[in-house]
Amino acid sequence: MLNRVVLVGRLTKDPELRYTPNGVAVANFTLAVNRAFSNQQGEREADFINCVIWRKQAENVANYLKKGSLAGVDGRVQTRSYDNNEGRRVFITEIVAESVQFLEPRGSNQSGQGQGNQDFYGAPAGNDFANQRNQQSNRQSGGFNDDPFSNDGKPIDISDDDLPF
Amino acid sequence: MLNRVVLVGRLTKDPELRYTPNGVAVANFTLAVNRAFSNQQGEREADFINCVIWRKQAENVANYLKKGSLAGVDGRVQTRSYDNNEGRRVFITEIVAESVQFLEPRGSNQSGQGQGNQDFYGAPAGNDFANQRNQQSNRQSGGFNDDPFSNDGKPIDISDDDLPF
Amino acid sequence: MLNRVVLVGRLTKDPELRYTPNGVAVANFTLAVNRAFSNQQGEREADFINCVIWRKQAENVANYLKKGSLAGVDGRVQTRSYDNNEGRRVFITEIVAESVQFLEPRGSNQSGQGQGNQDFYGAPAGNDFANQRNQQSNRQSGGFNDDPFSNDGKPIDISDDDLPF
Amino acid sequence: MLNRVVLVGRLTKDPELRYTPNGVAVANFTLAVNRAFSNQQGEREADFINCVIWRKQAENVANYLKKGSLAGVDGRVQTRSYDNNEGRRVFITEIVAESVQFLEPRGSNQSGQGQGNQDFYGAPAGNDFANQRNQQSNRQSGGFNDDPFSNDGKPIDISDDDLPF
DNA sequence: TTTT
DNA sequence: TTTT
Repeated sequence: MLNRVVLVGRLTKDPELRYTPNGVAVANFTLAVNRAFSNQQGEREADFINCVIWRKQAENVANYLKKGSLAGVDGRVQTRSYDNNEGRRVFITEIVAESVQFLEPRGSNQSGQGQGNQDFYGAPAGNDFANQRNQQSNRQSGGFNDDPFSNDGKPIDISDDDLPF
Repeated sequence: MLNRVVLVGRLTKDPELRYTPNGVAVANFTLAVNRAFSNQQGEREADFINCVIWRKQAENVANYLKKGSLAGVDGRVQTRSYDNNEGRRVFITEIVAESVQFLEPRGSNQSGQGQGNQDFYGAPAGNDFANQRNQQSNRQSGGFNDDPFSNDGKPIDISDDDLPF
Repeated sequence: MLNRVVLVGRLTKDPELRYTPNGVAVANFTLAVNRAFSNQQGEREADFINCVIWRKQAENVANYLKKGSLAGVDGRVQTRSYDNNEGRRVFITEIVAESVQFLEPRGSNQSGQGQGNQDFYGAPAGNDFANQRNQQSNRQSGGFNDDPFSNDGKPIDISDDDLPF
Repeated sequence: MLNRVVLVGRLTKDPELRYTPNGVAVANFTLAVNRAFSNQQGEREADFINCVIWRKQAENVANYLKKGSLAGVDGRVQTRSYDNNEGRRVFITEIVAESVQFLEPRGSNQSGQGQGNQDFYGAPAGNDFANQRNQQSNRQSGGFNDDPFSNDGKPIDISDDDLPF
C-alpha cells in the first residue's frame, strides 16, 4: 500500500554504520527537520526523525554525510518492536530511506585547503545515492545492537530479517 | 524544511477523539499499511503507523472512519517526547495528518438497508477532509492523556501547546 | 534529486498497453484526481494526470484496471519532448508510476453473480503492483506511437530509449 | 483526493512574477531535477518541471530565487487547458507549489564581498516560504498572459479563476 | 526554452 | 480527450 516519506533536514550526529551478522551494511542517522511554523512561544521547533538505510547506500551515507550535513531522504515509514533489557516491548517508528541526496554545496566538508572550484556552490554531480540496488556489501559484522538507534553494547538481536527486502 | 508523508492503509481500531482543555478536537488512529514486499518467510507484513489529526477533521475522522476503514493520509512526520509515570522520557514519532481521504466505497458502512445507489462503489463526493482550516471546534474536553496513543487514565499533560500551528 | 509523486484517483479510460520494438510493455492511463477544494463557482474540479508504467506492472495495470477504477500511484514527474507531425516540438509532463495500487473493493469488477465474500469491501491481498522489477516481458510489439498518449496510427518513434532505467 | 509532489532541483531561469487583474501575485519557474539514473548512453538527464506559486510566496520566490538556485518544492500536480492563438486547445500539466524551500547555502547569492559568517553553509533560518496563506498582495497587475509559462505579449485571459483556492 |  |  502507499507509504511514502520525503524529508530534507540536517544530521544531528555522524551516521552510525554497522553490519549484520551476514555482512550487510546498515546506517542509522537522525535528521533534524525544521518546522515551517512557529509554536505558541514564537519559536521554530524541529522534528528529530530516525532513519535507516541499507547496503551500499549505508556506506555512502557513512562516508559522505556527517553531523550537520544537509540531506534529502526519500523512503517509507516503518514500524517494528523489540523487547528491551527489562523485558518490555518497545515500539519503534522510523524511516527506511530508499535514496538519500547530499544537499551540501560541493567542498563544504573540506578542511581548509584551497578548492579552486568555480562550481563551489553546486551540488556535486552524481550525488544521489539512489538506484544502487543489487550491490552487495560483504565486510564482517561488528557489534550489532538490539536497537539500531541506541548503542549501549547490549546483545545482538537484529538480524538480516530486518532487511526490508 | 520538506517533511511530507503519504499513506494508504486501514484503521486498526476505531479512532479516538478527545478535546484539549481549550476545547480543540484531536483524533488519534493507527493505520495498518501493508508492505509491498514479502519477508524472508514469504509473509507480507504491515507497518502500524500512529496518526494524529486536529480540529474539524478530527471530528470527521471520528464520525466517518472506524476499525477496518481504508483511508489515505497526507501529512508530516512529527516527533515529540513526554515523561511517563516512571519519570522516564519517552520519544514518540507519529504522523500529523493534514488531510484524510475516505477510500471506502460509498455505503460500505451501512448496516444492511437497501441503498438503491448506482454509484455504490464510487467514492463519496466531498469525501476529503482537507482544507478545512479556520474551523473551530468548541466542545468541552474529556479526559486527556499523557500519550494520545495510550489510554490508561493517567493525568493529563497534553495541552494546546501540542497544536501543530 | 528528489522527485516524488503520490496520487489517488480514477482512470478516465481503460489503460492502453503497448510494446516497444524490443518487446517491453508500457501502459498509459490518465487519473482523474478530484481537488480537495471548490472553485469560485462552488464546483469541485479534477486534475487529469497522464501516467506511464513499464514492464510487468504495465501488464498488471492493463489486466486489472479499467475506466473508473480507483487507483493509487507512487512515482515521479518526468518531462520529455518529441516533434509532432507538423514538425513542431511538443513538451510532455507525465508521471512515471513506479508502483500502482488497486483500491477498488474486491469483486467490484464482477459482472453480477453472487460473491459470498465477507471481505467484499476489503482490498485484495497482494494488490500492489510494486517491486516487480527484474521481470521481463517479451511479447511482440504492435504499433508504437510518437506520443504514448495519442493513438493515431502515425509512425513509431518511441523506442527503448524511453525506458526510465 | 491524494495529490502530492515533492521536488528538489535548480531553477533553469529567474522566476517570472506577474499579477492577476485583481492584484494577486503569481510566480512561474522551472526546476531542473536531475534523474537518479543514467540513460542508455550513460548520461544523466534531467526533468524540467514547470511550477506555479501564488500570493506572498510568489513574491518571496521572485525575491530570493534566481537562475541556478537550488530549491525544494512541496505541492500538487495540476492540469489545465487553454486555447492558443491558433484556436487549438493546449493541455498543461504543472506543479502548484504550496511551499518552497530555499536550499542554497546562506550568502551564496552574494556578489563577492566577505561574509565573516561561520554558518556560511547553513540553511538560512526561516527559509521556508510555507504557511503564509491568508496573506494578500495588492500591487497592480502588469501584462498577464494566456499561458503563464510563455511570455509573448498576447492578451490576458488567466484570471483569478486560476487561483487554486 | 533548460539547472549544477 | 476525461473519473465517481
